[in-house]
Amino acid sequence: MSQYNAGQIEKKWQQAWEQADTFKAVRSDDKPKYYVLEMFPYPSGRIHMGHVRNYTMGDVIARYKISTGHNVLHPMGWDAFGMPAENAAMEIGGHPKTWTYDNIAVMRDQMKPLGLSIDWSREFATCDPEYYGQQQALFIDMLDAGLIYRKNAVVNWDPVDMTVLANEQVIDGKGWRSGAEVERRELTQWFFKISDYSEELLDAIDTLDNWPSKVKLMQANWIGKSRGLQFAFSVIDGPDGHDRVEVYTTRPDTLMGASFVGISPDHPMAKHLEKDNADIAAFCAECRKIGTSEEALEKAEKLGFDTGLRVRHPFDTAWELPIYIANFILMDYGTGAIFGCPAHDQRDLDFARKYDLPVVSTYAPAVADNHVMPEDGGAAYVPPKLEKVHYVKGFAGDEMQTGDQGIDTAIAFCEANGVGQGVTKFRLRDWGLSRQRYWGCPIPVIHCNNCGVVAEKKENLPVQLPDDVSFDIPGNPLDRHATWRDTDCPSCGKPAKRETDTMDTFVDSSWYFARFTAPDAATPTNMADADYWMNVDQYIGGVEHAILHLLYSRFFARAMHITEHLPKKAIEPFNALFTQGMVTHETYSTAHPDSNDRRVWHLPEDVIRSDDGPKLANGTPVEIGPVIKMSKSKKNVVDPVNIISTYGADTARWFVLSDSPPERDVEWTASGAEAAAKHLSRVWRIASDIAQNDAAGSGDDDLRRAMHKAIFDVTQGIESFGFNASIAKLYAFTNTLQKSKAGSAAKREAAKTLAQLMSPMTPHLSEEIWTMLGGEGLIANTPWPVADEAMLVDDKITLPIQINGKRKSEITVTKDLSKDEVEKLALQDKAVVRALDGGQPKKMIVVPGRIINVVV
RNA sequence: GCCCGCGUGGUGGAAUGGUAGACACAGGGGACUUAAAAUCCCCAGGCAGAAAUGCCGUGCCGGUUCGAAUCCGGCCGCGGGUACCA
Repeated sequence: MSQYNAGQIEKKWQQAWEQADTFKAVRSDDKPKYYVLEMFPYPSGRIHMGHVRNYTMGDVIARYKISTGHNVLHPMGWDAFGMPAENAAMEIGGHPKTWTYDNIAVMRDQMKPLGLSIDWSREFATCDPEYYGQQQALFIDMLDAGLIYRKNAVVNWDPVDMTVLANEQVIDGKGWRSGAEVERRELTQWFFKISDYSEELLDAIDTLDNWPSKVKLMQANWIGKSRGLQFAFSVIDGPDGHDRVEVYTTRPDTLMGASFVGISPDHPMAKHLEKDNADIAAFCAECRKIGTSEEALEKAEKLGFDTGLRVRHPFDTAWELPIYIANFILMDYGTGAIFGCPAHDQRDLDFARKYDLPVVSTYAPAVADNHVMPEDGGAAYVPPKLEKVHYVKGFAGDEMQTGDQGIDTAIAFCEANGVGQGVTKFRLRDWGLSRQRYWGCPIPVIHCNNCGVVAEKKENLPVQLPDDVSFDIPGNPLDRHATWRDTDCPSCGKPAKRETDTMDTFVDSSWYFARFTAPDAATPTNMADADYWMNVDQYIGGVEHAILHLLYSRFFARAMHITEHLPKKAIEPFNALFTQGMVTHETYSTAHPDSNDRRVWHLPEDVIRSDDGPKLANGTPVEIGPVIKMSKSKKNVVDPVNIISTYGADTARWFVLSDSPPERDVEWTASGAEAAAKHLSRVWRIASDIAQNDAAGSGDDDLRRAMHKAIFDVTQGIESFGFNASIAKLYAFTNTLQKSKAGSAAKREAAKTLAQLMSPMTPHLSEEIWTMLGGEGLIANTPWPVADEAMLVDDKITLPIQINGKRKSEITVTKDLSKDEVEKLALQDKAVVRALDGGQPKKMIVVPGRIINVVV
């Protein structure tokens, strides 16, 4: 007898699908459409298990939806611009374009053997001029619509490499390559006005019914709507033009506990002061070395510098507060200035203790307990805003109020007394899209001495990246590419210069889903196609994109609607979102030759396990680090190609879907793939036996019941993204089928159903079995089996009996036995009789069909 | 720091207010075999016990409930995001 040969059958069926155009997405009115999309990959060089997991999940949905009668759109593309291509060019030479397209070719070749139901005719890369040219057209339309503007913003500047660094390239305040201390530098940059849509993006979260609530919560917190008071302190003898400091606070109820005013080192007043004061200049320079990331700013030691200036408290002109320049205050949020109330904010309290500033509580716990007040050395008192507290220095006398009420009272009081006004602010900042890099979509504008900033004419799009660039000198090669940079003004025709900044790669990924609906259109989208295929019915990707990518896409869809590139219904482009867990792996590192703090990372395949610990081939001992998301930079990646070539794609697919629930992280371990392969061979063997035998048997009806139960359970698993649960049920049904003594006809029917139920996960094996058992046509086009409800119900059920909430026994009763009868039977159970010991139960809980609990 | 998750046997996990450990992996025992591989069958949370059975048990502490892995409060640990990694 022959054997299961994955390599042979997988190639055969992939060809069959291709010949039949099985996965080509077609518009037609006779079927409902279904658009399933997985977040497209960055072409890093090789596919990894995270890709296999992500795309297999999408494939299960896509294949299932085809078999339930949908026109399915399931495309694939490449998020192809970005820093790694430039880094590779600098490190190993070559050109980012070559590196990227080579990587794409390799990864496509690695992906195709997975047998994914992708319509490859729609494939594109974001670095294709056909794609980014349309993105430039979108930019021009959005600029015209007033959705884009320019302003100054800070970047990380490496003074040695003379280049702008990404946040991840700043390590402990130093440039990753040069090791130089990073400075903050201001540049004029392009911005999307996403903050104009703060309220709408926040409110619309409520309409995203099929998004995970954790993602919705993260987005809501990120947008960060807050209500507060904005007012000005008057500065005593303030320098020219700085006689007031505008502050914003979300806790105006603590105003009577204010102790200092803090301003950002980037605040105009700080900049004014540092001009004439070397100490202030030195302090601000020190602050600017922290870099631009919120994380670095917040984690840095909180430092302040007393400017010597004082402000008057708005409600007590004799009360003076010092102005500190403080390194933890962000110029981008609120007004870049705050007042600190140490009693009710731990950060302010730490600051006050460090600089010996007063601590005054404005409220205390409602019920006097053992709470140590902050003025007596306790921690800052920060109760939830909905908890009632006792205001001792509030704005409504000696009262018990919640924090929220206290804030309302404070705002009303301040407004009535002419001290500022209540305002609503959002944390969300405008989206800066300028990048001082080569490998991105050129921003299609021209700087003209006559006309100012002018958009390129659409007929001149795409503004193509020049190929003749080199990366031997740090910085953006576009800046020094004279023949590319120098051009004529589209408006007046005089000599002018191109913008040399390129776009943030988040722009590329903010509309690719729309482009897939008409990838060859001469305009960014084609309305008829967008109208038919949008929205994405199921979007699948990593939770690491919960905020930025998804929020930017939501904004971009609105902007594309305003500029008439998407229909109204598509302003929320993703009807359902599923965030898969990440594939994680241990990390392996050895000490860096130059520095004890830095590590050199190693691939799992380069680490040899031995009795005296893990080492490299040359014997260097390896330190095992934490289990984290597989990433190229930490090298903790596993190559799925080996698994596919050894066991076949179906095994790899089956393995990544089994065991771990899809939303949870899965730690990759080498064991398990073999087990999956064994199971698939077993299924093949069982089917092959059934195909060759023809005999009567017994228990046909039991097998049919098990089959219908399996149809029901597996379908439910797929519908609810419980692929691991579906697979567990498939194991169980396979065991039942193998042990069944039923006749050939019933077994054949069961095995064909098994093949169908497995087909979204193991499509090649399923086609093979389907054909082996005489199934007609491709299983990929065969309608999904439907469970017969009548076969699902058992007439007898087993009820557990608890005594005081602990399971002690069980009884089997007919399904519709009355509650009284169940109670009677339960009281005769010997465990219950023993527990009662002749007495009466205190209480009896009978939940029909569920459980019996006897309280004794 | 802040925001969001997660934590269950040796391992991956099941159970989302109602029988904790389904289904697998690794392990142990057995059948088949000259032998091995493959395959098939059985065992398997911990402690005690010959067994029946009893007690303990879902990161830790406390609460709500007839009943909590599940809900609430407080900790601890790990992971993701933190606006120029994608």
